[in-house]
Amino acid sequence: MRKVKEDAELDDFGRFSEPALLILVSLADGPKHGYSMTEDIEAVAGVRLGPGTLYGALARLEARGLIEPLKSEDRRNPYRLAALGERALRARLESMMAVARTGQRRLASA
Amino acid sequence: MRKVKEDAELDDFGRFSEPALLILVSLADGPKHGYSMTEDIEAVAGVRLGPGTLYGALARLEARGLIEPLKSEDRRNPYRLAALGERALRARLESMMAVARTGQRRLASA
DNA sequence: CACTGTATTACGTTATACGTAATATCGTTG
DNA sequence: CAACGATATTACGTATAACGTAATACAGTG
Repeated sequence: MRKVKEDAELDDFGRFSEPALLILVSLADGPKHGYSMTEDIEAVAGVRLGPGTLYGALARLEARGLIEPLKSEDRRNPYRLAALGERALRARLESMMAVARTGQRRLASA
Repeated sequence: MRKVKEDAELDDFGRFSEPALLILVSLADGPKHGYSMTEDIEAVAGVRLGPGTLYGALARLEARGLIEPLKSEDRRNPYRLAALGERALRARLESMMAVARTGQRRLASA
């Protein structure tokens, strides 16, 4: 993962990416194949996942039943969000929001 | 990292933890030493970081200048959020919120 | 027909997350 | 005062996810 444009100083905060989460968010919009997720994620999060990161994460998500492959046409491998993935995403987003809000509140009152 | 209670199904979503982020959020509340961060993080995020995870992440955050050690009293090693860490946290929380909101919007309209 | 964009596979490396165990001190309380 | 639980950290090993990079292939276009 690479920041698309950036502020090198903030950049080396280590791996936050969480490619898996970004993929699920991308698929929440509807079924997509790998490359189009890359573009969607870049638009949404300002981050471009490299092929190694993207396809690795896709394989793991599929193995865990969070996403499902659709019949591939051409050379594309489309996926959709599985029911389990939707539930997992929902839960994860909620706890993320809670943590983020706490963080922002704390920063504000400091 | 271990979820404190719960729903094993959603649990094996892989590593989302991002211990580093949780530590910064914890320190945004004021200086703390390792063990008290563990407790604060458990309260805030429902996640208990094991010692390996916690102290490993602390060492990396210090090496990157995101947190600063304070004079240790007793056997405790307190840290505070460095200026750089505060900026990094602010930026990160903002982009997290943006992604989370997008995800929730997409899930809602699906 | 070279070039750019689309799309994926393959492969190697490394950081980091995480488990577990060991160590040490302090404060209770039986 | 010994035993115990809570506090607090260090040390060590392992697994894997993230990531870079390169290779491959095909489609369309100038």
